[in-house]
Amino acid sequence: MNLVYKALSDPTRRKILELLRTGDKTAGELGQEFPHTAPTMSKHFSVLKDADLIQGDKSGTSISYRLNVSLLEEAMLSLLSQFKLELSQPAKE
Amino acid sequence: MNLVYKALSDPTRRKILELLRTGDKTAGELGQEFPHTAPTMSKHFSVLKDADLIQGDKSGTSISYRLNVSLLEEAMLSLLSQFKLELSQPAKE
DNA sequence: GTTATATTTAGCCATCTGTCTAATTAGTTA
DNA sequence: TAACTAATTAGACAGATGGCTAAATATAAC
Repeated sequence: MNLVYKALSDPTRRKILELLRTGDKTAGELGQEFPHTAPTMSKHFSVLKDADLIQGDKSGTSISYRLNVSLLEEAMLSLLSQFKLELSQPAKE
Repeated sequence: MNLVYKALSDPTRRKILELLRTGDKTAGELGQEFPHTAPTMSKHFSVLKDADLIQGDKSGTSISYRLNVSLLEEAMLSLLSQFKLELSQPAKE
C-alpha cells in the first residue's frame, strides 16, 4: 500500500490518474497532455503499474492504459481510516 | 497543496498524524513511538509544519504538537475531488 | 525485408529524501 | 554560573526520484 501513496505523491502521476477517470487512453494520448518525453512518461506509467493503480493492454503498436478505480478507492478509504476522518462529501457539481 | 501530498507520502509522517489524532503530544512523546533519532524526527516535524499539517507550541523546554485536522480533511477532499471519487464510508467500528 | 510508428529499457545526471552524528539553542534547576 | 534536559540546526551520506538522450523492441505497412 505504500507503493500507492508514493505513486500519488507526484503531480504528473495524479494528473495521469485523473485523465484516465474519463476513459482508457494510450501512452501516446496521455503523453500529449504533458511537457515530458516519452521515456519520462513511460517511467511514470511503470510506477503506477507497480502500485497496481493502472493496467496496460497492448493492442497493435500501442498500449491502452486503464485506471484501477477500486484500488484508488481502497487507498483513499485506507487513508481516511488511518486518520479516522469522516468526511461529508459535497454533492457533485 | 503539493506539500501536503509530499508530507503524506512517508509512513513515519502518516503515523505521526495518526498519533496526534488522539490529542496533542510533545516531540519527545512522539519520538518514543519510532525507532529514529531525535533529529530525524525533528525533520519529519518540519515537513509536516511546512505543509501546515501540524503546529508546534513551545512551553518550557518542550514543544507540543497539534494536528491541523481541517487541513487534513481539506487535503483528503481535494484528492477525492481530483479523482472524482465518491466514497461510501463504512461506519466507525 | 526495410521503413515507420509506438513504446519501453538502459544509462546518465542533478536534485531530493531519510537517516545519522555532532554541535547548537533555549529553558530549568541547583 | 554551571549542569541538565528537550529539541533543533548543521553537515554528511547512501539511496531514491524525475528528468533527459540514445538504443532496443515490437507491430504494422509498404
